Amino acid sequence: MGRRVTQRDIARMTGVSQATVSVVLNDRADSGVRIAPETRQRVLDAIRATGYVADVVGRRLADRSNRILGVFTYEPVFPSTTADFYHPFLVGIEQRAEQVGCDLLLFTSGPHRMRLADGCIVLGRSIGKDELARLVGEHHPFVSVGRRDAADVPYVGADYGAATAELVAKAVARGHRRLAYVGTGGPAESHLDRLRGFADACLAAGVHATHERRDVPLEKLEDVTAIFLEEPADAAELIAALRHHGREVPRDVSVVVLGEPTRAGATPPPLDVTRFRTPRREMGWQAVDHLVDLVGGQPARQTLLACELVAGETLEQARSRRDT
Amino acid sequence: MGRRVTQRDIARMTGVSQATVSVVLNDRADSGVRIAPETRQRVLDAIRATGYVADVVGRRLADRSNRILGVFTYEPVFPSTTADFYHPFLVGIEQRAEQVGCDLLLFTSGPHRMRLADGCIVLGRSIGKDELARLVGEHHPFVSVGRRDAADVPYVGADYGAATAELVAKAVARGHRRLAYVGTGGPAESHLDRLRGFADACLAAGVHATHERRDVPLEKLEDVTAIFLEEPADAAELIAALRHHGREVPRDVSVVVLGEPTRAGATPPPLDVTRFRTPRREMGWQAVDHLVDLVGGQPARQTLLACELVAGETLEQARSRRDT
DNA sequence: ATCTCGCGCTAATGCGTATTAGTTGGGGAC
DNA sequence: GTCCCCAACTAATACGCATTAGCGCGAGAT
Repeated sequence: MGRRVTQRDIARMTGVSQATVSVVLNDRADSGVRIAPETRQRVLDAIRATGYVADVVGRRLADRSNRILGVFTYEPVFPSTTADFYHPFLVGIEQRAEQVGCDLLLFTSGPHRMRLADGCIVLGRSIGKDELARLVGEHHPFVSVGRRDAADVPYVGADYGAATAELVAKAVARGHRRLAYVGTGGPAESHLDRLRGFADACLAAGVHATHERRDVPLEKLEDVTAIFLEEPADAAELIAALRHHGREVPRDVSVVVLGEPTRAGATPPPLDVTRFRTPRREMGWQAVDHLVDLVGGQPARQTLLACELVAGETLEQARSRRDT
Repeated sequence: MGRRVTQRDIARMTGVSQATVSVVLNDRADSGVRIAPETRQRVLDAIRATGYVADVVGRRLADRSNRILGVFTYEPVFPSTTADFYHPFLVGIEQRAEQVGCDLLLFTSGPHRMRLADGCIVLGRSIGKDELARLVGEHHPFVSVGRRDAADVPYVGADYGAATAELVAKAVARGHRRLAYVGTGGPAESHLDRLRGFADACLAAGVHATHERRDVPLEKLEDVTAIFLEEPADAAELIAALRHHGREVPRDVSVVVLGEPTRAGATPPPLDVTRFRTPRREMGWQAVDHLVDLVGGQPARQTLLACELVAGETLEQARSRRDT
């Protein structure tokens, strides 16, 4: 099985120098090097005939772009739930990459080889500070999908804070005065943003707000008329538990889900739940755009995209629990 | 904000040569080069101090492989049904690629740049003969996921023929004597294999077999007691249509599905359908193994993996239609 | 005193590409 | 005939690393 074809091979075949092949390939009219049309054609023919494609590695070493964008995640992509979670991002990334003429390099095990690509997109709900620092330290262009707390990290995120605040406002407008946030509230930025959006909006509206872990005993939520659930996958379970506890959703208590359940979650919620939708495809899209700009020397940006609200049927007029 | 640290930098800092740094780094006891313990220590200290990490690009250039495997599909990966179809293959490919230390290059638009990778994996239900010929003509290692009719194409496929034949045998054992295959029967190899497995098994068993398009009027199937459905996504619709036509499944007619419905199909079948399961993950796995062998100079192979039968509840004892 | 040997290291080379300075040959101007 | 210029290339170099032939040197052998 022969070696792969190199520019030298093409050069020998056509009786020119390797440099000429390189020039023809990159078609640099401005470089001050001129090639006779017929020579150029001979070279192009040979390239066609051999199926030659510039070697990625050589090209990168000589420090040119190879139109490859890297992608890696800080969490496994497969196991069950996350697969469906990541997929829309990847779809967006792939679509946009095709449009800008780039191929995607999926790093199967972390970022050590990130320099093989012109730039990288990193995914992951939560990335440690030290890890982010290492990425920045690489001095290689990258864009995070999802907001990161560290300064100077370019990202395209979803505005979970604003979306959560809007839902709080809707709840307040429907008469709710005692609200609870159920979930970790951290350490991932996406959870921090939700909790902060919740807390700020409640404060601004002057309503009572509490924060509980997801395993909170339902007794502690008896005063609450609207529950804001951080983890969409828990929706079905929460609603069932509430019912089992004698509280019907949305009759006795409203439930707002801060995100969208992925289909992989074995049990889809029985109701069309009030929630919002993370614009995952769009985020992937914009991340690619951003990265391409970055590779092209433009300055880093930090972008938040709005989440679309889904009215659903689990946020209703508040009733005092005495009414039941 | 300086350049990256290189071996030359380390070398200058410690007063040795770049080659020495390389040797210390790779710690090759067998290379015939010996380094005094204290020198080695000085170098290691400098490496520690600077946080040096070998540049992947330089490293790959020196050993002439880039540990990149390409992947491309001949059909779009996203739109609806196919997404869920391809995903398990990709999962298998990615898992195995990580284990063998390769990254994956996702070609966003066809194979023209396939030489960027050490070798490629190609996916697609159906690939034209000419296209296959071009791939072979590239003289660049590749493995197809799915059997291909063209000679000399290395592949890892699923043994649809055997699986279909087994199901025919089960039907015959349950007294079915008039069987129909509903579907295109081509031109994709996977469909050809199913149809051939069906036809051969029916012939061997001496039972009556017909082949109908998927839009066949149900009247034409009135004599048939067992329907073999090529396209799993159509299962729900077929069962509903049969019922609407006065024939209950499996009471009046058995339905065997030649594959597994993907979740994306809006309407999952109402019954646990008798079918088989394509070992998609496993196929991805083995395709990577095969490709790595190929890149390593080993000969091409053609492999078929068995499909797992799922008993289900839609293949029942045959009743003459007069019984109803 | 010379030879040998092995240790510890370096110089040199190659990998495939992009870039730039420089070279060659031929034709036109004077 | 000489000078100059320009089109059309090529030679050389750099990129970061791995590999290998070989060099210098001191110690032990003869």
